[in-house]
Amino acid sequence: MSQQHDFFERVYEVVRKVPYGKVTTYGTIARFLGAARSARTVGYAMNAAHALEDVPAHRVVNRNGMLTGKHHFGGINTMQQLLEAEGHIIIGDKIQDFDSVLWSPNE
DNA sequence: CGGCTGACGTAAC
DNA sequence: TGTTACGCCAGCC
Repeated sequence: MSQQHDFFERVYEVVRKVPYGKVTTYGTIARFLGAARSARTVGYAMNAAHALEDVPAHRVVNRNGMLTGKHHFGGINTMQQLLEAEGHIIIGDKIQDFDSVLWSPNE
């Protein structure tokens, strides 16, 4: 595999690996890519990722499990509905039992 | 080349 | 416990 991937593409690759029913955080992805302080940049990359159907951006939330980027899905409830469809419980724009559904790109 | 922005994170109050 | 301020890094104007 070519490692010529851009920072954005690297983020996409990780997000694409997120299994069904699981979620991850921007900081986790950033740290996995070696840019622990670039969590913001990861979120910025996701802004362009939502255009790609291959990237389940709805499975990426902030460190608190909050759906901070839900308004970027076109609909305010789009992200929440997608997560609920995967079996997640969303209350107050926050994923319940977030620690149990959290997935790490390590495996 | 310089400055602004942003789907975050951590620290401080 | 909730809110505010700052830092960090990559992309874009």
